[in-house]
Amino acid sequence: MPIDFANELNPSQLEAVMHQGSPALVIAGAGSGKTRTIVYRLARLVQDGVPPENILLLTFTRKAAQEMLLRAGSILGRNLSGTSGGTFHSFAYGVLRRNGRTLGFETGFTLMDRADSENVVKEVKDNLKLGKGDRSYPKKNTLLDMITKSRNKERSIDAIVESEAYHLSAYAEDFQSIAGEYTRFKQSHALMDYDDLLFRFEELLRSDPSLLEELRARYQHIMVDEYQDTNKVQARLVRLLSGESGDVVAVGDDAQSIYAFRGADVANILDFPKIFKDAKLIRLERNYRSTQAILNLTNHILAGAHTKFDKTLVSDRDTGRLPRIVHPLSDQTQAKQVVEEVIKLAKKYPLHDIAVLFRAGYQSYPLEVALSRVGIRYQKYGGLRFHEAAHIKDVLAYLRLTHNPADMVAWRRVFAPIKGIGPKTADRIAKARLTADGKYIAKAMKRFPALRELFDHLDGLRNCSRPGQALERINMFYQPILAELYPDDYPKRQTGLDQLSQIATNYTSIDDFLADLTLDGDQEEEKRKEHALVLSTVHSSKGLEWSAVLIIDLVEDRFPSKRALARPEDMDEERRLLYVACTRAKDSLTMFVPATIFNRFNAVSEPATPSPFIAELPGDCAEMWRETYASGLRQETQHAGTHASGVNGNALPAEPSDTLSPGPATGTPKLGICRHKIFGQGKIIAQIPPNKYRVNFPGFGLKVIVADYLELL
DNA sequence: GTGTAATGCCTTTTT
DNA sequence: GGCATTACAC
Repeated sequence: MPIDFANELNPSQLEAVMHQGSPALVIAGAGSGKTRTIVYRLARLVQDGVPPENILLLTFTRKAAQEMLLRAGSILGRNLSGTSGGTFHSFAYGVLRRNGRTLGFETGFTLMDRADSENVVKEVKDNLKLGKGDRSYPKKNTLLDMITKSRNKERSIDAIVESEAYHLSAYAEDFQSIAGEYTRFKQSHALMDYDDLLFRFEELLRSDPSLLEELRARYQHIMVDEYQDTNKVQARLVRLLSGESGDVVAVGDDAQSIYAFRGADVANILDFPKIFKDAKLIRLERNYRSTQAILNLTNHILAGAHTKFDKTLVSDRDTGRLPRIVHPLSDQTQAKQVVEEVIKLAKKYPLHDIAVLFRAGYQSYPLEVALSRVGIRYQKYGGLRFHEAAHIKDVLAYLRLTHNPADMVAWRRVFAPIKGIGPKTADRIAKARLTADGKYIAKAMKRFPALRELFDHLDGLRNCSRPGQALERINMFYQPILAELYPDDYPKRQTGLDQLSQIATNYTSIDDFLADLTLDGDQEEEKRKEHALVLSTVHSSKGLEWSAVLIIDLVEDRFPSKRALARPEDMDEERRLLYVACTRAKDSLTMFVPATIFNRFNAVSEPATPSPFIAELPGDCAEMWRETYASGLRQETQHAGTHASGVNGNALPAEPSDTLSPGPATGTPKLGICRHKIFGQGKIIAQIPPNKYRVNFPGFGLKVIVADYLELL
């Protein structure tokens, strides 16, 4: 039975769904039925006779792709499994694996996750003898950050250091050489990191025209979701695959761009019509998700942006209840109040339809304790992942070695539990293994009997072709090691390993299994728990929606995160992040602004300033509640922020030239460098009316300083 | 070279 | 609560 598209969709959605044969850009506001549009277009293509295998659907997470294909399939009443769908990274991985030889990986390659990459960077740094004895030398995390930022943004390391970490400029040269060595290490050990997947994929397409032709012939219809969060390579990849006038539909929302930190470039959306010939522009502006009361607030948040968005969402729904801004006395009592609020909400909505959102993973810890205490089940998105746990990585190391004997990262791991073998000896043995230096190996096995067992074990594994079977054997071998390594909680870790074995049985290829774990984090997450409250970072909440949303820790330094504010533009990204958070809510939105924050650095509760995004909101768009010392909540009768007077929803200073120009503000030239008597030279991040500046001082961090004390340079 | 204990430092977001 | 470094004993 044919689908009645005109009846199921609004005119703009219909236009997007019916579009075919040339490039199109769909600007889809939050909650405007973006997913629905993609799903229906998939269904429409297939209904019109397009074979599913000619469609490529690129999304931000693999879960999103799977869900869309599933929905399209159920509308059509047929299976769309032939469709290629996934993230840029997973798609690239698949092609690279089939064509690795072209790039010089004769026997394939191993994909590294973040932790692996960091370890390699650290090793490279040590080998170069950099930073010896320097306590304040940048950590491996920072080192890798600089390297991947430089790659993703396609700017030199020097440029990155200068614009967003200039307090590290003394190390810029080191970064350069570490980056060079890192690249060589990866190549010589058949390793790839996330960035390599994209860049080497591009390299492959450019160096192998016949492969490119083949892919183009196959993927005649391409759809890209979350286009605002693509970076430069990704945009080039789309263009390579589709051609300038191919059938490519990009969907995105410039107001929801929240991945600039990893090189996402809003310019991709803005330039789409320039790059793709005769691109059609379609706008989806009607919001089907949130109540008007919620949208009023989110529109205010967006209005304060320095980069202007010509976007005012209008709801298709009732006015609804006003959002609430709650001021607990501390972040400890905040947890208690969130729990109480959740209990109230749970009478109206199922638990999995309620979410608590926060800027960074660690911010939910106090809440997690409080939830456990009262016995509310929860599931957490973002933050630490299943496969990042040490014991999981240990077990996977054995598996990796069966396919890539050059994988030094894995060798280190499997040697570590053997007493007497430290990093040096480990390296030596691994090298001897590679160069077939039998003498050294024999000597080593004599000295460390456990080594023979290990090698026998690894040899045994190479006969297993199925990952499930291999993991069974590994678990047996690893069992005693686990108990010794983690005496406190090894039973709990054991269940994690059992889960891993379970997941592994779904795979027939070890390579695929390993890659999927690093590319997609949690398979475990698939079985999304029914009846469990959702805790999520805002980033991980992208694309999702809940009836009730609670946002915590809306105070200066946490949201906006002080770590994120290296450049003036970053403030706007934090703002968009809050916009994304608020627009997740369908019916109920509650925001928490604790008066004090516990600082684990000195174990003291410190006073906190409300987030500027909250302080600037006009009083009529939210109810204000305050925790009293009697530990109850009291609603404030007067209008919201007294400090918001005169701000009118726009905290940023009137900068005449910028307010007029649409599109991204060009570098905000008026916010420059300044000097302070005590803190020295610093970079001005924002102006705070009437007479203050927010300044980033290297070594001292962000400060809000009265203009009189600053010397502008 | 390795293992252990003590110290000082910082804790964003994700493929 | 983790990470990197240092000091010290084997």
